[in-house]
Amino acid sequence: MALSVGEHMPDSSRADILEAAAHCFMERGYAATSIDDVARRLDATKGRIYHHYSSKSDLFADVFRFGMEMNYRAIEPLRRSGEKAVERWRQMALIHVVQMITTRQFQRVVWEGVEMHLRGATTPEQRTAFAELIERRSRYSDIFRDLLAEARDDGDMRFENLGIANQLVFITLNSPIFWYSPRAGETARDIEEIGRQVVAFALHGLGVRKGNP
Amino acid sequence: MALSVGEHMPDSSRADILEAAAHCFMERGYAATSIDDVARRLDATKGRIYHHYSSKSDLFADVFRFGMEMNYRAIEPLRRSGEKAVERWRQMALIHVVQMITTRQFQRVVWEGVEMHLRGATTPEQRTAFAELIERRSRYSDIFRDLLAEARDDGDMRFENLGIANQLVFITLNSPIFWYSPRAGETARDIEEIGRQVVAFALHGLGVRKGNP
DNA sequence: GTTGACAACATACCCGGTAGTATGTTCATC
DNA sequence: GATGAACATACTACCGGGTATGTTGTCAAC
Repeated sequence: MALSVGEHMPDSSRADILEAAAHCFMERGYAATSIDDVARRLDATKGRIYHHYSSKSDLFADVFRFGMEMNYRAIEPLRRSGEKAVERWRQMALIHVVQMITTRQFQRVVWEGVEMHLRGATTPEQRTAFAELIERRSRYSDIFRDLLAEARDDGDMRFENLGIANQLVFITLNSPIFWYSPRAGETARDIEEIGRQVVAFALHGLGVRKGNP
Repeated sequence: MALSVGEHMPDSSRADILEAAAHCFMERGYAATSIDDVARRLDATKGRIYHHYSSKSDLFADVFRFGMEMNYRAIEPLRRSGEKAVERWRQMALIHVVQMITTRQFQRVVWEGVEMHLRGATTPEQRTAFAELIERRSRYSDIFRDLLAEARDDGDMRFENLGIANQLVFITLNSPIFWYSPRAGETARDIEEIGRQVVAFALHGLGVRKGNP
């Protein structure tokens, strides 16, 4: 239910399928999730799913795409703020972490999708279908990476190897998809507080002096 | 082949099976790996594997166990050095990261095993078999966690929530299992250098002042 | 207000792959 | 030369992806 996205949303039936699929893929992983599992969660049958998606990997890819687009839309407003690179990075990182927490089901699918691609555990047809998604994911990652390089040139960050630093930071920011679990009565401020600590850890790791405002 | 562990090693036939299984599980994940895949990598058939292991999950559990025991043995010599907590943590963290790189196949299985347990995606019988492994894994993690707490009490580290800090640090130290890929002609010193940068990132994230010696 | 057409599913079925088993086969060791 | 370990071979049972076909509601045209 409650996909907190009005615009850019496909019809509600597909949305329900996406949500259910994301949950199942999150809980059991791609390979261990059957189409019947997803259908069962919808109180429906395979017929409904195969009416909208041509294959299991097609469904997975759509969950992947949707999760990623949510991230793009979340950080979009911040990309052209006049701030310095380090500050833009901080703001975007915080938004990103909050996204990881609030849309956890989808983000784990994104993660597994990247993993599947890196491992090459896909059929040739799937690889071409995935290629554009992976490409788009890489460009998303580049946004953060470029800011890191810029911030270092500004003298606001100090680290050695850019590639390694970017990997470490990215996994740090994504890590809530693994260890976060929702608490009863948790507010948006609580989540933002967690995000603040994650970003603070990353910033210190990147050699940024001052704490968070 | 080349399991760089002499002692504590089961007979060589089982060792080859473990190694092959670790590779397959790393490349495709547990669910997507078939027993025939493992057998194929051994130039053998299922018969060989089922002669030594009673089930697929049993094999997986043994890879899990073996990978974890390697970690225990690696850090064991450092546990009772006279150093301060922050210094012991640094040394153990470095060893741990190097372990993640050099025994990557096994460590990814350990990771997936923990994941499977957290997701609850196991049958009741498997859960009890896994329980002791997970427990042992938790105690391994506690070693690092306790050192974090001690180092903070010493005034050598500064962070807010211990649980969050530990999660962030642990995923940072484990992250090479995801992004590291071996380069041709890479030496042990190269790997240690990578480890140094990972640990440096984590230490800074934990609010430790001085750089690495 | 009936019919026809189509979307949105459900039902029933097929079939390949895979975990696990049952049964050889070989070789060493006593 | 008998016995058992260490496999290979052959087979079964079942699950799950995909398909083919039926069913229901809606909406437009006449």
